[in-house]
Amino acid sequence: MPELPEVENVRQNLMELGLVGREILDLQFHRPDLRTRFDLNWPERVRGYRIAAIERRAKFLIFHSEEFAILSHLGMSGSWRKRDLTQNLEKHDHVSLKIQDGTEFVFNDPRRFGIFEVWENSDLPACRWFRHLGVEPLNPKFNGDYLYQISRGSQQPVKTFLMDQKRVVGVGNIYASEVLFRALVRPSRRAHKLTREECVRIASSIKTILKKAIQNGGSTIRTYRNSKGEAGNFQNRFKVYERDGRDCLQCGGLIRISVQAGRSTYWCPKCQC
DNA sequence: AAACATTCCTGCACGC
DNA sequence: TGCGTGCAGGAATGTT
Repeated sequence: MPELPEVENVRQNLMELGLVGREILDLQFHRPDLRTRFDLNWPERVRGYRIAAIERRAKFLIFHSEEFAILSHLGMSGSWRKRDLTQNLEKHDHVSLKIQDGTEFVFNDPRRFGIFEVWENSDLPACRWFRHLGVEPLNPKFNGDYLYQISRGSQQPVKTFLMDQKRVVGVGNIYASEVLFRALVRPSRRAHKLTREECVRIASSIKTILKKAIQNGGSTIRTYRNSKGEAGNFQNRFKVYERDGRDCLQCGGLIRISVQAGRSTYWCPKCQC
């Protein structure tokens, strides 16, 4: 998916495209479910309310209203776009959110790993998706000392550890490899054996890389598009991701690929100790 | 045609 | 033995 930088870009797009401040005229489903079932009472619940703000929490988008929140997760292949009603629906368009200005926002998701749900504001803090989430990586609270503390006692390889949303949110498979290369830490290192200095490098690399990726419109590996239909640019700045067999841009050695917890990891054996 | 940007759940191994 | 914990693997699915 869409990791944190891509979701953050979509959030900004949706604001620019005028979703905030508009009254919801209707909500329509074009199939019964995504990862979870749609509740057919939702359309009636949301009609007539105004979207007051759009927030990103981890890789979730939250459309806030006075009484409830609409949660959307892009999964591996989800996207939002604005559609004017003269255009036809497309394949894999699953949800339509009609708004005041006579257009609608459409959620499209070929692989259907995405989520679309409506939650009462009061239920939100305890909701299953948020209950176990770790700290936001761009929050000042997340730093090297914090990472050092939470990594004590975890035998997980550091790459798997960073991708665990219970520890720190938003870092997925692409950025985990890029972060560890920048921090000069080997992805297979056990979390509890990281030194404080390494944790400082990792935490600061997470912040730097996520911010740069946000600025560059996120990364498009194959399918990601923002809500204006544009691809990201950060894939052009990758140092290791999908660069296995090619020269390390730093030392000239060979970038390697391995598999951790079923996911591809890219790294430089010479630079990363 | 194997791999895939995500997350949740299951089941195994281990320790008390 | 039984429980809790931590971790790896599999599943959900369509596309290339």
